[in-house]
Parts: sequence; C-alpha cells; structure tokens
Amino acid sequence: MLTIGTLAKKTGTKVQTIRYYEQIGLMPEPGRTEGGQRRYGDAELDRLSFVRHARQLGFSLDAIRELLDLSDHPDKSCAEADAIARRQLKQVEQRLARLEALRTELKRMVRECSGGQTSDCRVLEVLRDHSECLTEHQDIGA
Amino acid sequence: MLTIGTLAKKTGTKVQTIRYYEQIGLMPEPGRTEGGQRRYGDAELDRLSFVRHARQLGFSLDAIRELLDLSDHPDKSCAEADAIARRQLKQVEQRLARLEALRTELKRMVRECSGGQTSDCRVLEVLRDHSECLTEHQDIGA
DNA sequence: TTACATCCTCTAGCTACTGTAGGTTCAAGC
DNA sequence: GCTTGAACCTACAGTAGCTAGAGGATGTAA
Repeated sequence: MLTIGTLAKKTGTKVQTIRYYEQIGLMPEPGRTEGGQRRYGDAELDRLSFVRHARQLGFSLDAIRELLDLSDHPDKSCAEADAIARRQLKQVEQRLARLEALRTELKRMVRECSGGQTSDCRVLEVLRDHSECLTEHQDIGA
Repeated sequence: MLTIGTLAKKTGTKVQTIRYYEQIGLMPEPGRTEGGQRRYGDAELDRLSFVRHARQLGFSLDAIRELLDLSDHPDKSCAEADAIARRQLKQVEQRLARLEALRTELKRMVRECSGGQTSDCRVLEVLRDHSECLTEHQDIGA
C-alpha cells in the first residue's frame, strides 16, 4: 500500500493535485488508515499514471474522463477513443499553426529593432499598428 | 467620443474585458456621462488596440504593462522592449517544440488504431504505458 | 413618451492546479 | 513507552485572463 506522498513521487504529481483529482471525481476515494490517511494500491497507481500521461499529451480533464470510462469498458468500440485522440491532434495542429505565425511576427520585430530609443522602436511600432503585420494572428496564441 | 460598446467593436474586444482591463489598471479610468456611462477618446482606442495586438502575439498582461510603460516614455532605451519581445519569442519557440513532440505522438496513436474494441485500442494502450512513447513530452503542452 | 438596446455594478465561474494555515498521524530511534 | 519530525489531514484562497449572469439605470430614436 502506498501513501499519497509515495504515489505522488512515483507518478510525478503533487500531493495536492492527487487530492484535487479525487475531489473532482477523476480519482476514486481510496481506503484510509484508522487515523484517516489515504492508502493506495496498484489500480490507483495505474489510473493516475494514465491521467498524467494523457495530461502530458495535452488532453483536457474532461477528455481524460471519457478516455478513462472507455478504458473501463473493454467491450466498447474503439471509435470513441479514436475520435477523442483525433480531436486532440487537430487542436494541437491548430495551435501549432498559430504559434508558427506568432514566431514569424516576433522574429521580424526583434530582427528589425535597431536598438535606439523607444520613440523609434520597431517592437513598439508594430504593436501600435497591426497593419504592419504580415501574417494573420487573429486568435490569442495560448 | 465612443461608448464602451463601440470601442469594443472597433478593437474586437468584449465589453467586460475592457472593464476588466480598467479594473486591473491596464486601461485608464475614462470620462463619464452625467448618468455614469463611460466615454472614450482616440488615446484610449490606440491604447486598447496596442493591448489587444500584444495579446494576439501572446504577450502576458504583465509584459504588456511594461511595454505600455516603455511606449509612454519615448526617451527610454529600446533595449527593454527588445528584451521583452525576445523573451516572448523564446517562449513561443519552446511551446512550438513541445507541441511538435505532442503532434508526433498523437499522430502515431491515431495511425495505429485499427478500430476494434477498446480492449485492444492503441490509443488507450499508449496512454496506459508511457514507455511506448518515442518522444519526450515531460511538460504539459499548454 | 415609450420602447428597448445598451449601459452600470457586483458577484461568481471557468481550467487545472498550487499554496498556506493550523492541526493530526505515523514510524523510527532511544 | 516516549519523543521527534516528516508527512499527513481539511479548508480555503489565489493564479491568468477573462466570461457570464442578475438586477437595475441610462440613452436615443420613433
């Protein structure tokens, strides 16, 4: 049986994050010692590893909830899991495209800055006048 | 003079966002009508455009605060603005690298999914076992 | 004058955690 | 058996950057 601290170390998670996942129902309520401390088994270790790995791949907690549910029902069709992954891939690709446009624009700003006074700073000038931008960057690049 | 709604439309901002910027001191307190409604001039329009443009380029509100301050002092050196932009460029490039790793991994997951039952779904399998990943993706790809 | 779009303040909610305060439990060493 | 100190507990507040809603006041055109 693992303490919450050991589980945290094994999965690269903070203790508070594990308690948070329990609170929002992503992790089950574990057994407790007589004194009220949480104790975890292998099933919980696997589940938390799954969650953390999916987070590292950028899945939202809601998406992870769905994936966990699918994982709990081996008889269900794989199509749903596939759809969730494809959706995530699409999001990643959209963000990549946005970030690439940002990089282009930022690079240009930095390159053109000649290092004088702010009165004729290219960086500030470009920020002041959107029409100087060559690329589109409508959405905020989160 | 512009109402808050008109200013919002001209800059592609939500009305609430403008009030929020005022609240956190990013936008100045504007003049008011007798009835207490906000009225804006061209200076505010320029300032908000600057803010929104910087946001589109991914700058944080704190960074924007610094940039605005520099923009208000034309005699200061350009070096600071340049440093802020370079820092932002670096962040964008780091995020790009992370997202590219994620894309690789997600593509592989999706490609290998053969569409059967979840019991032998590649997507879920990869999530269960990190060691199946070819690329590194330590940080959460935000 | 009346209708109604737009404005006002205030508060709460979103994601996904992270940090802190103030107190309790566990396990090792003596 | 007793002490010590690390790790645990709950509860609540805070982070970024907005966004939404309630409930009421204002502005403007017909």
